[in-house]
Amino acid sequence: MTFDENSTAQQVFQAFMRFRRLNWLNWNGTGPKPSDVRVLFCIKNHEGDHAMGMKLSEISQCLHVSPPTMTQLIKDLEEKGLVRRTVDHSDRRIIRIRLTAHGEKTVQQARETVAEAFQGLVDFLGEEKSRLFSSLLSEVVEFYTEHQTQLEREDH
Amino acid sequence: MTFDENSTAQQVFQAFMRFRRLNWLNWNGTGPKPSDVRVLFCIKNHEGDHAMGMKLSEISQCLHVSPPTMTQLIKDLEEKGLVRRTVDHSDRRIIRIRLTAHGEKTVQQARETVAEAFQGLVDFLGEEKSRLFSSLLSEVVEFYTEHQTQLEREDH
DNA sequence: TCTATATAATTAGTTAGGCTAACAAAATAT
DNA sequence: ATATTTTGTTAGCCTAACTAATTATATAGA
Repeated sequence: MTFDENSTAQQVFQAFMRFRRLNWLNWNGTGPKPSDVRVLFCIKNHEGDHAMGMKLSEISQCLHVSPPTMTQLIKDLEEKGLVRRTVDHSDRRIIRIRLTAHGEKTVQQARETVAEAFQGLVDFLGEEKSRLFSSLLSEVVEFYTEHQTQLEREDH
Repeated sequence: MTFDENSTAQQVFQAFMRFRRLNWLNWNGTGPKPSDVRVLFCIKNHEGDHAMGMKLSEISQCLHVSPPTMTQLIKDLEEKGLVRRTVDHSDRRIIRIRLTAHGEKTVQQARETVAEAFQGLVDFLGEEKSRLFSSLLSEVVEFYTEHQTQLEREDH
């Protein structure tokens, strides 16, 4: 079988295996968790077009997680004082999420940390390879997005 | 800040964000879990140089997880009849792990599934790009391996 | 030979990061 | 007015790890 013979597919697979355990958000085990950071980034990045704050469901879609997952994440961030929840004026079902001042500061710090780390990677790889890598990775994502296996959970 | 200005670092970061949720082992929610598959592959790949079976700790090192984690994984696989545990003759502390016939068959099937999926990816990207991608990904892993942040857990 | 130290694996408890099913409240459609 | 849809929540569950402490065994040192 070609998978055994140091084929390209096998090489890519091995590269994936090595990649999967990387702590690429540079989390040190304290402070905002990686998932916190992703939520905060998402909110921050959409402040321009969501003056009233993003809907909870919009954030869940943005990060490709389910609404209940996002409910829990936002609850935790609210308890930490990083976000504020408000009910939308025109539709009381909708919960809008905004950063607090503390959240703004946390995002800023996280951004600097992440920017620094990724700049380090770009410096290591070089500009050209980094762009190439990013582009290839996007193609990989494209492939899997089109071929993603649907989870079949066992009946309960 | 350059991270905001569609810089290369930001592009790589965004590519990572999109990549992280991919189900690249093509798990459909039933059958051996992704972690099971990785353990089985590890055992299978080392059968040549570990006639008596790999030590539990060797598998944990191979997959970069802690021994207690591997203890639990092996326990589960043993219960499922996929592996067999034996005490080493020359050192009774050592537990050696081998595939059962059922485990062999499961590995074979998993390999075929994974091989097919990765071949699909290689076909999609093309041979040259796939090799390039694999090589770049290995460089990325190299970077992070050298710059990995150590987790600082809070004192209990 | 005996004691101290090191090693390999295990147990228990915990955390991070998800998911689904069911439900409640609100909005919209009929 | 009732039925249906939408938005978010709650509860329970799963996967995939980690650490601290412990036990059994092997090795080192006196």
